[in-house]
Amino acid sequence: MSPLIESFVRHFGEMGSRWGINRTVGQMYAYIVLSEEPVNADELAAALSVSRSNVSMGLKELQSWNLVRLKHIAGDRKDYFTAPEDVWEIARTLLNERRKREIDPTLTVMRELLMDKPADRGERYAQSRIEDMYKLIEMMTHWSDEIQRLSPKQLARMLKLGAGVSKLLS
Amino acid sequence: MSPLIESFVRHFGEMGSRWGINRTVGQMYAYIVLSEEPVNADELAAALSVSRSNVSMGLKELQSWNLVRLKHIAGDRKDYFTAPEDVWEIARTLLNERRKREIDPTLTVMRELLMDKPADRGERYAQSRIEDMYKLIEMMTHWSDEIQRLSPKQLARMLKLGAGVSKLLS
DNA sequence: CTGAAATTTCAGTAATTAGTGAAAATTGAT
DNA sequence: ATCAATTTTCACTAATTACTGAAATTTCAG
Repeated sequence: MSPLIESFVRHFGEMGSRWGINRTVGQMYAYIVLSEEPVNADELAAALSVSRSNVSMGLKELQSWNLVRLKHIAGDRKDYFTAPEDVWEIARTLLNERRKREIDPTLTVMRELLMDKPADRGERYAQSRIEDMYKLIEMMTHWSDEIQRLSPKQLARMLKLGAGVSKLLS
Repeated sequence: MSPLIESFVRHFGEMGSRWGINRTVGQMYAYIVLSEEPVNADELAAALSVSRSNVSMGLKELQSWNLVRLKHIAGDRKDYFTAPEDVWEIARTLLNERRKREIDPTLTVMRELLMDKPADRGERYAQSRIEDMYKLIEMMTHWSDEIQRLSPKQLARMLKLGAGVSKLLS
């Protein structure tokens, strides 16, 4: 593996482990993203000095996150994988998957807790805080849904605009 | 601890552990956020059935994230802690701290890698992908900076607007 | 200053999570 | 249908991360 690619892969391994993702899976994905050609499991195992079975589990995880696309190559029985070429798409997928796994269940729990009759002052206060959070999160997710309907160009335009929206809003 | 509060605290413990944060720290913060009155370490240890020393470490971590505020109560030598009452502020702090710890170092690594002369086709491709990511991340962080200059009201207005921006943009 | 109350540190242990190799299951060309 | 290539599973081990209790340190009222 070239030093340039190795540095990047290393860094993403570290980063991954600060999130829920483990080091190896982070490295695997970094490697796949930087590869022009589809990558197979043996190549990953060799490049990252990791067991074949570990790679198999990692690929399963990446697939469950929809971060990777299975590709077959004519005359080769191995499974090959690629990442989407559009980084926006990767970011969008990441957002959506995290939302499905983390935000939605949290909103459900909160909604249920807000249905309960508060038993005392402490619970009344707790509910008011939960409600604040609920509203904030709901707003943000609703907004993120809407935003995804924008074309990449519009998105880029919006991001560049930044605080400029405030002017538009008034 | 009342069942309502306990459910919330439990859930946030689980959630925390999917992020970099460990279960106990997640629970501690949930408990503090839901408490109207400032909370001290002994109360946390008792409420969460966790050792006093573990609480001490957890509080240190929450302080390093700027998520809690130390508060002294007259005639009491203990340290008391609160969370900001504004959930927006909590969200903002979280964003900024994650950025400082994860995004900024990543951008630095990427910037360095983009300076290197590519040695071959593979490196040239890798650099082009790194550049794409770099631009995307830079755009998003720049936008998030700008957005923080908006007042809570403007922010809420923008979030409600959602995809409506596209109309404004054209 | 003194010393009791409070907090922090840290070495040791417990719990959790990650990784491996061997074996089982699946796949697909012949 | 067969069988070699490939992928997956899983029990076990390794590595990492979290937690505890005892001891050290800090804090502050008197």
